Amino acid sequence: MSSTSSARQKFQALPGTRDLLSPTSERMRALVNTFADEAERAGFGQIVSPMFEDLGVFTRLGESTDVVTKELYDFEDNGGRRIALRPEFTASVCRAYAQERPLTPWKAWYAGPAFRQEKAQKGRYRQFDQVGAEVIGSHDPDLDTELVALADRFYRRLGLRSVTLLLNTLGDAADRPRYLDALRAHFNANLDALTEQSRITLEKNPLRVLDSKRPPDAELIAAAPVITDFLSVEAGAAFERVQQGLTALEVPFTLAPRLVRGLDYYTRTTFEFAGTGLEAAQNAVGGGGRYDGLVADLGGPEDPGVGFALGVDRTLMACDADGVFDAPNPTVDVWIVAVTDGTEGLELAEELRRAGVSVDRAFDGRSMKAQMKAANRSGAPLAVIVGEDELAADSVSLRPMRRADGHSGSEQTVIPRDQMVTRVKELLAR
RNA sequence: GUGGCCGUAGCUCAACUGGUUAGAGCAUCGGGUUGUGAUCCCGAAGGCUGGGGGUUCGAGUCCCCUCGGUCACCCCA
Repeated sequence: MSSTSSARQKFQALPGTRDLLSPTSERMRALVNTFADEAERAGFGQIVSPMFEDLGVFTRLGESTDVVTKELYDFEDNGGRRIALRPEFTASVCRAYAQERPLTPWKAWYAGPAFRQEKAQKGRYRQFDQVGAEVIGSHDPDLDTELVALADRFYRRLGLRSVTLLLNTLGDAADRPRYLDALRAHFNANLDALTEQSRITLEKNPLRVLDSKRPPDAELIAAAPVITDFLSVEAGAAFERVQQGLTALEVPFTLAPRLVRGLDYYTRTTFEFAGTGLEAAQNAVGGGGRYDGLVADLGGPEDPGVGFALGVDRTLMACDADGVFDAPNPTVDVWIVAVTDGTEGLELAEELRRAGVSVDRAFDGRSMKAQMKAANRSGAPLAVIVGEDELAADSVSLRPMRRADGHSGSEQTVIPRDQMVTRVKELLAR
């Protein structure tokens, strides 16, 4: 498509990005507001961090994670800095912690877009939104429990039912090598039963082989050794504590001893929320866990962290599957019908808005009939009408609008114009 | 990134095996006399059939390229 052609180029949103228009955008905002409310009720404060960081902040996330090795949006800025758009929030939160050194335990929540260069499909966008919460500076496993409980409360408040919590632990850094050895031994002993993909993965990160959904691998994975047999006393006790806590709080969970997560930084508790009403490809609606070494990897102190992130779009998809958390339909309280050719519509609308009433109206000098239609369609419960008669008498007509089921409201009345605001407010209060 | 499927008015879809001015519903706009919505009636507008090229007397229908979407793999939120 040449820019010199006579027809102007028609642009569209890039693959994996989209526009969210009114009811959908408000639905998303409502979801974020709900999350913010739950998080702040639990003592979390919001962090707003940059959408791009030094590339190094993200490459610390792991050499065998696709998120950093092939999906990062990275570029060089004018000063030659290597920059990347955030593919997730945890690394930025840790970097911020190392930089700002807030009091511990530091509890932060966030909401916003993240970026990943993948081939897009439904529930999988290049720019996608997450909400999440992190706690840095404490080893207490009760924080793991609290975090999971926060997500659980959030889901409940949305009305979501078809989400299951999968729980696992990845042990401590010291436990990992022994488990990895056992995994390697197990898979290497049955190498020809593995798919080629998995053999490659095995070289890079044996843990990740557990993630394979390829049918031929299933049998071998099911027979693979389990991390819980390799836990240190401390890690084992912590995991035990988390399970007891969740049970006490009546947060249902399913132990998933072969659950591994996409990022390499996880230690100890890891969990994932699976939307049972969703296609397998996008059923991971959220996940998180401990990352006790990440802050130090980013040049900070040896402080531990826990957190989770939830995919906003996938959560909404799960809501749809449950027929829950509908999009709000925002309406205005008053619709102004002005058929004078003057500025009454403009002025009345402003007067009401300054008085705190939500108002809209028609433009382009449309007929009264057309304006009444628009008023009706808007869903506004009240129409303020001004025509030649009202104008001459310095008055306005107030017409209660009724929905489909007939006239159940009061009659239309004519009132002095200077009483409009008070009378409108009275009518709306009923 | 690899592969399969799909792409017709704003939206949801039609158009027999390629054949005359590509249709409908909903939505939009106007009208049904003199200033009043929802129902009803009438009418209008709206598409170079995603874009480009090719085959053919003739293409929305076939072929190629391209751009989107979608599904699977991969991966993940």
